[in-house]
Amino acid sequence: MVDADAQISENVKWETLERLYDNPDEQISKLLEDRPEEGTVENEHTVFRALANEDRLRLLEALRQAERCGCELIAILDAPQSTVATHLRKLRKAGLVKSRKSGKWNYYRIADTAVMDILDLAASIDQE
Amino acid sequence: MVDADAQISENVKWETLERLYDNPDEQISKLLEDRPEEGTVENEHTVFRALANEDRLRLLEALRQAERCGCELIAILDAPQSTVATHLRKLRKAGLVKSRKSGKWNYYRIADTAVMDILDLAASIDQE
DNA sequence: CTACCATATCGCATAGACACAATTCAACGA
DNA sequence: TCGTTGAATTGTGTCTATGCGATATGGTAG
Repeated sequence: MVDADAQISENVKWETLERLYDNPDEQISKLLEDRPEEGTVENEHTVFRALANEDRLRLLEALRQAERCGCELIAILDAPQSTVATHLRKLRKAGLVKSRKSGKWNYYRIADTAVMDILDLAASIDQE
Repeated sequence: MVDADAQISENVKWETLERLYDNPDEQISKLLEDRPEEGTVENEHTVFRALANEDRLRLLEALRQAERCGCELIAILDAPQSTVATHLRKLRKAGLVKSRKSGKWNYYRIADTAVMDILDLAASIDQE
């Protein structure tokens, strides 16, 4: 409980929670304990940052139909090569896309069906 | 085909695709046709932008356990009220969270089980 | 080995996201 | 009705992401 006290900064309006709960300290330390493991949020954060860009979403939509080489992806986005390459790197580092080199071409594909599931679920959410 | 030509800017290295395909025009217009519907990518984009922030991910992790009022969420993030409110607005506009007013308190909850599914899938992706 | 080509990386200018203080708004209680 | 309180909004300085030209890299063909 002393620990919980120490962790609570001036941001928290203590009186508010005191009014809300019978036993504020206990409740607060419970709130703080239930936090997800360190790695989880970080992992999700990387994935969602990679997904939070229209060009990259278009790349993934193109890749869900078939494996494609870099030059096709340039045509699909109609963007300069360096731009497309940067997007692909970000997707690869986030684990959303895998690549395979064959001769001087690089072929890209979606890394896992989980990626398509995420896209479908996101598309299904009603905004506002 | 004339249309396809018109849509292809100088970014695309035509010779590359010519070497890749027997019938480049047809292939390219096929690539451009297969694009997803307008709204889809935009919708996904809004959702992922809302998810691409550690604080907001922590809020969602907190809400998956229970509906919570604003002041509890301030305690969980340990951030100023205005910061938390801004995050919650973004989550609400993206359709990830719903809110309910009861007296002078506002209670927040996850809008749909799809949101939890998205979080789980994202956490399951192996990075790099 | 040389010329060429598909990609990857770097560097910088710009656009966008973020944190947070200050203010406004809305609902309750005295 | 007035003061108080939880929450929403606004304004601004700061930090991060993005686009893309320029350049580097690694493979291929001749």
